[in-house]
Order: sequence, then C-alpha cells, then structure tokens
Amino acid sequence: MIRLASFNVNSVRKRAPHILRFLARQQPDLLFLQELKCRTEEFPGVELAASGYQFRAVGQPGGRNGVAVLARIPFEVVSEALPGDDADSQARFIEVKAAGIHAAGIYLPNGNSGGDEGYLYKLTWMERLRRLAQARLDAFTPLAILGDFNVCPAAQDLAPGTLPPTDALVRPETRAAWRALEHLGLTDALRALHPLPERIYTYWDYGSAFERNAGLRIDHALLSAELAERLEACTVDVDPRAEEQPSDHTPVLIDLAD
DNA sequence: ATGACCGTGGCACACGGA
Repeated sequence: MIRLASFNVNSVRKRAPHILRFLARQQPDLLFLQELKCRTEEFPGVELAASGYQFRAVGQPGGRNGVAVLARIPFEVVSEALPGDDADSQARFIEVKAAGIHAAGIYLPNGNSGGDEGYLYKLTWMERLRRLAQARLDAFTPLAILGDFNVCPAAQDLAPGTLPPTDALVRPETRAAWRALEHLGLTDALRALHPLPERIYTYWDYGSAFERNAGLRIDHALLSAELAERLEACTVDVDPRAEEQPSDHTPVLIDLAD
C-alpha cells in the first residue's frame, strides 16, 4: 500500500510542529505541502527531515505561494513548474515520480484577487493543468494530482451561505474547468468513496467557522483510471485543524493498493 | 441580523487568502 497526502499549511515555518505530528500519526509515503510562504532556502527542511523524510521545496520571494514534497520513499523530481507559461513565476506546482507513479502537488490560484486578470490567470492555469494531465494520460502514465485546487466542485462542497455565487471558488466557469479535468478520465478520489450527499470539508476560515462547521471542500486528489482502481481509502484528517495555531486547511489522504 | 482571522513584509498597514 502507498499513502499520499496533501496539506495546505498556510506558512510552513509556522506549521512545522503540526506537520511533524501529522507525519508521525499518519506516516504518508508522500506528503505535498502548499502555501509555504517562504523562499526555497528558508524551508525548514532540517527540522522536517529529522522525522526521516527527504524533501524538495519550491518557494518564492515575497511571502506567497510555495509548494513542497516530503517523502519517506525514493523519488525523483519531474518538474517544478506547470508548463504553458514562461512568464509564470509563481511557485504552485511540483511533480515527482515515485513507486512507479507520477504525483503532482498543486496550489491552484484562488482567483478572487487581481480583478478580471486574476480570475483569468486561474482559468488559464486550470487549462494548463488539463493539458499536462492529458499528456500524462496519453502516455499511459499513472497520475495522481493532489493539492489545494481552490474549487468547490458541487453545491454540497461548501456550507450554505459560506461564499457568494460570484466567488472564484464556485463560479460556473471554475466548475466547468474542474469538470474538464474529470472528463479526461480523472477520478475525484474522495467522492469515489464518499459520494454525495455526504458533506466533507477540508477548509474552515479562521474565527468560528470550524466550530460551526462552516467549511469548504477545496483540497482534492484526482486519480487516473489505474490508480482509481487501486484506491482503498480517501480520508480528511480533521485533527490538525483542531490544534493550537492551526492552518485554516486540514490534510487529505489517499491509500492505494500495491 | 451581522461580524468575527491570520501570515507576510516590515514596523503601519496593505494585501492575499477563500
């Protein structure tokens, strides 16, 4: 069995203790992190490597974005940038090869800032991701995409009244771009095992949202067909969200049979 | 009925987040 996980940590330097506790408890083979909010050289790799994990971080200046992978199995980095835009300097993508599969960790643009241009960047990014997935599927490469997609795929993926219908996380164009990914043949791992109308969230705003369960499901795992057939479990671990000084997100995990 | 926070850079508060 191989276990993959994704965790938007909202500053990796603030959340190193939470990450270490998560690793000790769940022992994922690969853990993808999003929103490092630090430069590559500021990644607390020494601290995290003490748990026996190797790592690769992709940070950027300015305290925004940033993705990383932690691994307790051998891996090689395939790419540190999503193809399709030479001008894209935002650290939002890492793809690795491990245990015979390709796994991508993504931090998809939120799309609510920067006006029309910001939202177009999100939609363009989603189309670039679709093309990358298409290329992997065309080559019969087993593919898993995990991360913060910043998309609520369906109405049941957000608590009523949490977001206005104009929000970039729920706009019809956003959901259409998500469906375009699914229509490639990718499976939404959580919904494959926990179909609607079960309500499961991965994000709660700071304040009282967690205690009211006013959440969103925006962290996902998409699987190519051969990996979907191996899917044994997909869970959201809510424990880190209940800890002191938590991230506003909590991890998603998938277990794949050998 | 409504609002409620947090992290970063940098040292006041704007900006992004979702």
